[in-house]
Amino acid sequence: MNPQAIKVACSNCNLRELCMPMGLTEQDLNRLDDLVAVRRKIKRGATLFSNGEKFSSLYAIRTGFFKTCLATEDGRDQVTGFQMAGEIIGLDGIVNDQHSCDAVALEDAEVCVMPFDRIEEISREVTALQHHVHKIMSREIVREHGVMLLLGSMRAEERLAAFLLNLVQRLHARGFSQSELILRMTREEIGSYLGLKLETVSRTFSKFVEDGTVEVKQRHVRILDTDALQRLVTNHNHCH
Amino acid sequence: MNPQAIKVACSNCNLRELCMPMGLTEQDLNRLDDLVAVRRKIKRGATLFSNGEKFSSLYAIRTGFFKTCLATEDGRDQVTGFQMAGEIIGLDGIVNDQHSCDAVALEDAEVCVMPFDRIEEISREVTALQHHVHKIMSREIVREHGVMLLLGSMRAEERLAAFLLNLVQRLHARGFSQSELILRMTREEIGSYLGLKLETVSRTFSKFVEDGTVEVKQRHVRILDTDALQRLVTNHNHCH
DNA sequence: CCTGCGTGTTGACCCAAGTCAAAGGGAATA
DNA sequence: TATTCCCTTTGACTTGGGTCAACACGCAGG
Repeated sequence: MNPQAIKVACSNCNLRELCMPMGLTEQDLNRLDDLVAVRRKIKRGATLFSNGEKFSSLYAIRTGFFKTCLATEDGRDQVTGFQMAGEIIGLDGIVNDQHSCDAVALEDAEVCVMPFDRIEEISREVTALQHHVHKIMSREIVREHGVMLLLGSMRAEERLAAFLLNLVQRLHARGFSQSELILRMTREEIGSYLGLKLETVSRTFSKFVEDGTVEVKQRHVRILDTDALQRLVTNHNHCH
Repeated sequence: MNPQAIKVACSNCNLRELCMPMGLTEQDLNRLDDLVAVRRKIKRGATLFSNGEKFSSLYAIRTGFFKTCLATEDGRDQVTGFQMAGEIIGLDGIVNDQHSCDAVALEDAEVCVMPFDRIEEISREVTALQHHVHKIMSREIVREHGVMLLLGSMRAEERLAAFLLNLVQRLHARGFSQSELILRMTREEIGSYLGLKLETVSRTFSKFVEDGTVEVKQRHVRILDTDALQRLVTNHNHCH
């Protein structure tokens, strides 16, 4: 089936409250339905866009899970984020009209393709959308501030605790469990995101298990003591 | 003198090409002059805005030098960036209608106050401004990706080299020397930004001096071998 | 069923950077 | 000119996490 043929409507999408501004008039809602040109399916392991590619659209994730990463010439890469349903990716491409990182699907995924010129056009008319776009970009900036804090000043345990709490919190906001989650990424990808080596990630998981803070079976994680994790993250004054 | 009384005009500001979109019509330019409500002077050490404060405006730096930092409850803080003339700060405040970090002047400074609702209003009419705002936010996102790479995967020497190169490059774009600069921040602030302790920053500077890569006299730094620094940053494959 | 490969775990060892402590240097104030 | 405060440098020691290496697990394909 030709993807162009899929008729798409934000107005009755169950993720609308995550992607879109709230409290719109009927008329504005209809206007917004023009935002999404088409949907696109991405197989696990495939890239949605990659570094250097021409930028034309933002993508709203409908289903699936992505990582974005920065590849350096010397073969290593830094994972800059993990994105799930209802989140927007591609914002990095706006400045230079080309993407500056790779977005890779960590499981089969589907995204709504929103041509950026159309976003700009409609935001000129629908104030709520304009403000929403600004908020989404600002949110990304603030999120990255948090990652900088993590990378700049936390120790391995604190980083992993913050990571797990952030993941469950976002999953919970999507109706999943507050305490159970399935990691879609490898230890190496977690490590890259947290500025740690995969062995350290593995060891830290083991430590949490010993402490009775979490249960880990492969990529299945169950959080037994959320407060303990929270304490690790907030009380990071090394108790001296 | 009441700051409200200063009449401000972007149209003949020498920093216009840094803050503002290019290639505007006469008419659009006039429209843009309504952007800046007022200018504000900030003494060295004073804060332009701080965490939790209500967000209302973005600020374009006219003169001076700022740091933005995230303070944690336990008394430490992570410097998230250093900003100089022509750069825009305050973007973090848009999401939650309140600032999420502190902006502190590292030398006496003056900023143009741009009420955000006015920015949104004018961008609805002046497409170039709309796009410009998007670019500025996207640029900040990309910059932070770079910092994440630095914090997540570089060693002390590489971090400091990247930091110095970034600073001179930005200063050079403002007409200053490519090889000489005066640091406006302490070793501790550099360390906080780079995820290092001040002693490590100091030692790394000393190492660069030994290697003949830079000259350091207090906060005055002269880069003797830009390529050596560049090689540190790009060839960070630990040669194994 | 076996085999192989990607992924994950664990151990032993090492090193870059953190910690603690002391002393030196500049700039501002009295 | 002396005093003070802050910033910076340097040394000695410690340590968290990286590195290297071996092995275990589980799924996919033959």
